[in-house]
Order: sequence, then structure tokens, then C-alpha cells
Amino acid sequence: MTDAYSISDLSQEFHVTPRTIRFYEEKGLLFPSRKGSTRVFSAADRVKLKLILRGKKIGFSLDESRDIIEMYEPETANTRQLENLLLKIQGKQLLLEQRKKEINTMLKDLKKTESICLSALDGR
Amino acid sequence: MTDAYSISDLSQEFHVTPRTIRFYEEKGLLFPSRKGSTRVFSAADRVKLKLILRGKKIGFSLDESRDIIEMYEPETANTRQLENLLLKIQGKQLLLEQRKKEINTMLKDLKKTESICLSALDGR
DNA sequence: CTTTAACTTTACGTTAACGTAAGCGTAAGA
DNA sequence: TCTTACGCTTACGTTAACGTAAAGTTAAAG
Repeated sequence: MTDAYSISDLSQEFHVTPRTIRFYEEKGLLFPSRKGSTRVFSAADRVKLKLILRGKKIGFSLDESRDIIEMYEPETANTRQLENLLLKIQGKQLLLEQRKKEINTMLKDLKKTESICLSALDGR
Repeated sequence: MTDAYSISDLSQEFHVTPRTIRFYEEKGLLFPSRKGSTRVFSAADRVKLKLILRGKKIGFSLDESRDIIEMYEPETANTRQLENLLLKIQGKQLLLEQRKKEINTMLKDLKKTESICLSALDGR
């Protein structure tokens, strides 16, 4: 009750268009409640949106982000489901570590080229 | 001369279709020479392809990957161009560091959820 | 000599992730 | 009361990154 956001609130805070937010709802990533026909977003929705946008920055598709989001809702604490979730979480962790490695490799390469540039410039 | 690859050589090595490789050429990312009408790829082409695919994994568009690739060819060592290149390289480095941070944040969150899961499972 | 395999070009199809425009409702301020 | 702002739905458009199919060439193998 205390945390309610309009679509333009979120749109402005995260620098995305309302259309984008509606699209995420359409795709089952956000579930705002309604006041009449107007969407009302909760704090949880806000967090989810943040997760989605963070995911985008590191190359996740919306489907992948949906997976991530679902990992934050251990809702029905069924044992089998929990174990399943755990496996998915660990899988994502591996994937993320892998991407970090790719980034590091790329950074290393760039630094090499950078120093070559610097040497070349050093000799005027 | 010593390093020549056919389109299927590269396609098999990197697990992409020939179409993908032709597409990258079409988009100005690869420049194979020709023997008749058949594409002949050099070691440099192979490296570029590797860079492109690495870029994809961390969420780069082909345009961004093209930028990266061009950073590895300090060709015309004009001073102004070198300084320009240097700036671009440093810009990309910042971007990559940024993405690493996003990944770390996401990893942290996942580990938190993981431990919650583990505690929940611990109590059977 | 013909079939098979790998290569080519041309061109239309597809999916994801939105953009954009039309047309309508509602509420608040001049 | 009018218009300005914000919201809604419906629906077609767009870009990136290929997929896929058609139709033809060329070299090796049976």
C-alpha cells in the first residue's frame, strides 16, 4: 500500500518508455495491479524492472531475465521445487562467471592494444 | 599463405552456420579473399570471428563488435587517429568494467537466494 | 559420365524487442 | 467548459541477426 508507482513513475526513473513497461507485462515479466484500467506497480514490480534492465545490460534476453526473476520468489516451498530452483541458480551462476571471464579476456586484449597505441604515440 | 580456412572449416570450429559467416562478411566484419567465387579465410579472419562470437556472449551487437575489431588494426598510424582510437579503447574498457559490476551484483543476489534455498532445504 | 558434396548468389521468412500512430476515456487546471 | 496531461487498447511498422529455400557452379568420387 505504501509503495505504489504509476507507469510514468517507473518510466522516468529507469529511462524507458511506457511502451517498454507494458511490453514487459505483456511478456509475463511484470504483473501490475489495476485501479480501473490504470496500472499500479508495487515495490516488487519496481525491483523486477530493475532486474530486467540489469539483465539487458549484460546481454540477457527477456526470457533469461524472466528465469532470473522467478528465482527470487521461492513461493511454494516444496522441497522438489526448491532443489530444482537451486540447480537453476547454480547454473546461472556458472553462466555469469563464464561471461565475466569473456569480459576479462576482452579487457586484457584491449589493454594490450592500448599500450601499443601509447608506445606509438610516445615516439610522437 | 600458410593459414587458409574454408567457410565450413570456420563454421565447424565455432559451431555457427556458413550463413552466419556470410552474414558477417555482408555486414563488413569479415573480408575473406576469393579463389574464384569461393571464400578463403585468413588467420586474421579467424581471430575476428572469435572476437565477434565472444562479443555476442557478453551482449555486444555486431556494430559494437565491429568497433572492437577495428581497434586491433592500428593501420594508418596517424597521430590524430591513434589518439582517437585510444579514447575509444578506453571508453570500451569503462563499459566492460561496468558490465562486470552488473554481473557481480547479479551474482551477489543469486548467492543470497541460494543460501536462502539451502537453509530452507536444511530444515527438510 | 553422373552423382554427391561443398560452394555460390538471390531473396523471402522469422523472432525479439520494442516504436509509433490511431482512437478513446478521464481528471485536473486555466 | 475547454484543453492539456496521462492513461488505456489495438494494431501495424521496424531493426538486428540470422534461417531457409531455390537455383546454379565446380570438383572429386564412384
